Amino acid sequence: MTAAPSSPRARYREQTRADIKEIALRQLAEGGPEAVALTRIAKEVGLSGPALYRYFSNRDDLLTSLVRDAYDDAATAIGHTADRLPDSPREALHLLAGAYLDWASAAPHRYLLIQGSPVPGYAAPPDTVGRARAVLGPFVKIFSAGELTDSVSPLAGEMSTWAAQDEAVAGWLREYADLAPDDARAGTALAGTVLAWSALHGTVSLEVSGQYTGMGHSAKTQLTSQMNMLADTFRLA
Amino acid sequence: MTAAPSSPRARYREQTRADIKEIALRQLAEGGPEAVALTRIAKEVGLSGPALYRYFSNRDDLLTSLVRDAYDDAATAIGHTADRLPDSPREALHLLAGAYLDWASAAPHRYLLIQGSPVPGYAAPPDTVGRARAVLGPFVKIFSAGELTDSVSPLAGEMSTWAAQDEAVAGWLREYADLAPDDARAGTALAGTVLAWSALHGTVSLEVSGQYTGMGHSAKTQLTSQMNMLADTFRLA
DNA sequence: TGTACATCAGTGAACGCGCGTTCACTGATGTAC
DNA sequence: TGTACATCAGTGAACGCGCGTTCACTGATGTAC
Repeated sequence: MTAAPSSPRARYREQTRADIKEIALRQLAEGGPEAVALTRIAKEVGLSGPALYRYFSNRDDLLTSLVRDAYDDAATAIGHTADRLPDSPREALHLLAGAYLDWASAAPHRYLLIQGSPVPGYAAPPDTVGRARAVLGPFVKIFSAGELTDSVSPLAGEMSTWAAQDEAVAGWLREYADLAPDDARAGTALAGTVLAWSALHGTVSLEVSGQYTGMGHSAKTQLTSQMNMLADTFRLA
Repeated sequence: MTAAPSSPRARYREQTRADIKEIALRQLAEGGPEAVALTRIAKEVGLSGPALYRYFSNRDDLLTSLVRDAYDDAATAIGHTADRLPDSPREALHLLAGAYLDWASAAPHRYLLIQGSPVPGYAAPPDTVGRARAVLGPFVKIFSAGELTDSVSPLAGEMSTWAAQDEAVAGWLREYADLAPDDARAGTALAGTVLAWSALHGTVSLEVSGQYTGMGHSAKTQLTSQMNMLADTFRLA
């Protein structure tokens, strides 16, 4: 990830920071964000409590670091899949959705940290919006090849108005799908993306929260159905 | 809700229990489940801490009470809509989905309590599964009038296997849609229901967690699109 | 209707716990000349 | 290469806080005869 620091001291520092985050992630996995406790991290990593303040200025700072890492990690995972997508947008959609589900299933606690209920008392840093968009970017490209049908046209309408007004979104459209904000396909692309996001989140979060336990179906099958429906609606080839 | 108790003492007791729950709900709304604290509740209700143990045997018991109430309340709200549905299954689906969204938006914290990330350290009582099914029951009926199409047939297949094996589900199908578990429509009905549930949860939870803040669309429009897609896929009239 | 007793609501003191965070400090590592 | 100084990692003691929960108790309300 980060470029290897030059001096030994800096390298050691990086290592300790990583150790701390690793234990914090384990606590996150075991008891949710509230269970991330500096006191216990210190004990596990073999330091005394106050020593952690050399590495993170406080608890929120540590949480923020975990949030950023999770977004970046998700974006990287999706990005890897996005780099080698087949020509068929329909197949591409299924592959992307699968990558999303796989990432979330492999690290449920990290998924819930960035996409679950907001952590009380914790305010996510403003740059998370940009990071979230990096995860969804590849979907924009796919749906820009879609066709607008009646079922989703009101949503697409709202979306294209948004694109015309919000510069950050315009940049996003340009970066991932080479679309101008006033392009007719912009609304379609955004509508498809937000629908895909919502479908993914619905399935993944119910699965990851254990709500599907005891039910006779796999999240994978369900996700396939949902992506089929989207591909049908947007007439993806 | 509960039948008015006879004796004055019992009535007073019911009232105090209700007061406690009301304050607990406010704390839930303000800081999530972790913020529900007996000590502070006692202070607000004008009692000393230990007095609460006359009303709830411990903190988990209070939380469980809130969970049950939330399910029942949701089921009642959905039930009211379900009682006067139009003949068209397509319109009925939109109305039900709207009722679901409305309930969740009106009480986001209660929605997250029963459908959000699991509360660490808290185990939901076993009867919540049944209560959750009461909320989704009306959807089963709607989709039992649906047609099975390619996009969702693998999911419906898994679902009908499940119905054949799980007696509780068989009972559920019978109660809400008058279907035998080996009826060909059982898989269709269940597949539609779980897809609707997932779509609802995706939209509602992203909305309720504030993830749509700053985006140029309404959850309502998005939900309409999703229900349109479902109605199309299941060929609802 | 009055009395004796049982039940129940509520209190104050106290418990142990883990938490985030500050502070003054020591000793090791790096840097400049 | 050696010395003087600055920087940095880490420590132990201590802080105040809010929490859930137990305990022995008091006083009010209900019940049986």
